[in-house]
Amino acid sequence: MPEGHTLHRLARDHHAWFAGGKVAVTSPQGRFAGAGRVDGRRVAGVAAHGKHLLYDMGAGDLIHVHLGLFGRFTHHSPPAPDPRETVRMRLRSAQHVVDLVGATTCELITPDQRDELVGRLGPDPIVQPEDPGAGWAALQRKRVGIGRALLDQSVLAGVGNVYRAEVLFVHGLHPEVPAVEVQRDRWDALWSTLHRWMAAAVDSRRIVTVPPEERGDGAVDGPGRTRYVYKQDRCLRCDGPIRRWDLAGRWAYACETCQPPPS
DNA sequence: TGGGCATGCGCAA
DNA sequence: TGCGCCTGCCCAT
Repeated sequence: MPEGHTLHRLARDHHAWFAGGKVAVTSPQGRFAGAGRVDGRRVAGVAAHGKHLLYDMGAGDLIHVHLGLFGRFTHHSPPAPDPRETVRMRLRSAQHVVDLVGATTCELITPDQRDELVGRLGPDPIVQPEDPGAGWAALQRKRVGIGRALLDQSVLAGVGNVYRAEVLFVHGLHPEVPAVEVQRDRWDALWSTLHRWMAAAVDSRRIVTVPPEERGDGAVDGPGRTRYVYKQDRCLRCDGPIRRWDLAGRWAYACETCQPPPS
């Protein structure tokens, strides 16, 4: 379930589990060709940038993982079971074993390639809460709706379909409002919301955008509604219908009463 | 058993 | 703009 908070949580956990120690790196499936090269190395550190995960394996080698839509890690405490045939990469230390399946990318890259990758990405609201300006500058060059711009990782890094739908609802913006028509103060507010939600989700591992007082059951961690529009039928605020439509290949969600479409 | 679906992205036209 | 790819899970048959 990979939006940016998932990757930052993985980076935190994997750094805690593996950094500073030697790690066995294997590819049971065989499709991570670089595994043998870094097998047995000491892990210098693990970091996330947007939806990308980077393991510094020293000696100018980094493992670059991008989960795509289906990728996921599973964690085992030794003794770990034999890996499934689909495990692209297994990392193993004395205390921890993680298996990666389904990732779009799992490869070795150099520090230069890492810098190029990070350079292509916009600012990450989780790690740069005080800097909405860079994202704003990129937004001014986009001739698309704000909904498409939010999924453009060169504008800002880490937002996926759920946060897009939810943050546009909270700020009353229809996804098809042209990006260049979004006022700066609104952008800054949107950025602040994204930071608050995503930083909290790094800890909780859950995307929750509806505060307890609006959730219906009043419980901080109760089973009540956790999203305003994403995969919802009725608007939590006005009870109007939630519209779902294909926006450039991804589902968009909006309450067109609370988020008036552009004229 | 098979189809559809999912919080993503790169590429060919 | 549409398609292909990566995998697991759930539901209908």
